Amino acid sequence: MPMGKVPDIVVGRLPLYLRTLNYLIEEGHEVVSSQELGRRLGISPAQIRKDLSHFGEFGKQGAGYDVNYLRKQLTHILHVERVWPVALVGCGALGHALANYNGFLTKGFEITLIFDNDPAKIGQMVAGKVIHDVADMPRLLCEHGIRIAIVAVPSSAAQATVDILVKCRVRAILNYAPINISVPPGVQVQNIDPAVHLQRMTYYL
Amino acid sequence: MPMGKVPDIVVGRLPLYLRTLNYLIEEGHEVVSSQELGRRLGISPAQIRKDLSHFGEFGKQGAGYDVNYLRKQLTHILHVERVWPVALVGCGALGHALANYNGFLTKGFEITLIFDNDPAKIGQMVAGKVIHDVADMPRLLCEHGIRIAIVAVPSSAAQATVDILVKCRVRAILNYAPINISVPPGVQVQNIDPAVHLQRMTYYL
DNA sequence: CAGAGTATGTGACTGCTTTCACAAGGTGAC
DNA sequence: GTCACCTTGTGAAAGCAGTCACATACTCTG
Repeated sequence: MPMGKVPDIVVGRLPLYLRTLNYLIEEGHEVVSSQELGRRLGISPAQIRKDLSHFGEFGKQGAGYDVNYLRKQLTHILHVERVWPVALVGCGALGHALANYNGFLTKGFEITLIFDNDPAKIGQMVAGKVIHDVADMPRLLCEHGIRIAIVAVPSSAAQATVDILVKCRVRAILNYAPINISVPPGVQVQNIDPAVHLQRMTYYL
Repeated sequence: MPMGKVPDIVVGRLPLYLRTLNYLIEEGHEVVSSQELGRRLGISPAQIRKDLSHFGEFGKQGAGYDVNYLRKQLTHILHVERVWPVALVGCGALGHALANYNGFLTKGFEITLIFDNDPAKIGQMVAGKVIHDVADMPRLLCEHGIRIAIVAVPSSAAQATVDILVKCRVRAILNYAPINISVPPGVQVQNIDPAVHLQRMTYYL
């Protein structure tokens, strides 16, 4: 198991492999080849084998990969054997949808804290959880040992929100605000902006 | 203006440049250097200059880039001078949030058609638009000349939905279903799966 | 158990992306 | 006008990522 410095681009593909393995299990497959996995993902078999070889030798020559075993290994590598508690900041339409999304739990995440700054919303229930005041973020994030947060606030509030999160030792941020946020080294950020994704495609139209 | 074959990875950064330029205009800046732009985006100045050089010479030595002019050029390159009509398929919690998102219009998009397969929803209004039956998709997509669609249906329905869209000449798909969809060559796909984005970060935790 | 078929893991290679470094040219102070 | 200072655009170089091709080894049939 080499496992030295793995390129980020490789890490980024692991969740896709894991997701596909879960579907394979649902479909009753017990074994899968890099070819079949690649076909489903639109990725070359060689690339999948190389990616996985960064972490160990999970396959069997002549047969392929044991689906359950590989799933377990990837789950371990990505640290999603456990379920991470996640804070959701901003409970507008998007925050609402995220709070009610039931796909998180089986993937290793659970939204356990929800925040908003609208007095009309604070105290209300969403997806079985109370909406807390953003003013209480520092205390509650610490108490719950939160390391992962989802930001679904307006652009104008995003950087300030992120600054608080970082100060409270959050280390991974999924940012839905359509603006670039800056964080200190060691804090991971992933951005989701539908307009950016769409514009990337209109270039080719 | 060379403009031969531009790497996709370069195209993917253009919307980020454009987004940042819009904020710069709001803030009243008339000129920006590659250095300042890079600082805001976490990208090296050299990379920004090289990216832009694929499309022409937009800057002035000693000064930088005229913000308005560069914005106009990028808008042109990305084909978002016009507003594209977009179809939204699936009007659950997420679809609802997307239909009500008011950030699309200024970025070159407008959700003009909404579809769902739930008889209880068909005919209802969302964000000022009627929810249509997915059975009417072929007819309505053609009538409106739709080329772009957002898929927000359950995973189990995603591939079938995409197949219909492709048949109706949709050429760009923003897929929110947490599953890999396959499309013929020439059709663009962008995937958004929050769990995948989160798992990419937990590797580092 | 032999042999045809199949699939992995990996070094070498190819091609793509990013960074570097600098000539060319614009700016602004005085 | 001159000079010190900036900033762009771009070849060259360096660094990364993806593909190829094959040795190795397992499977399955008969």
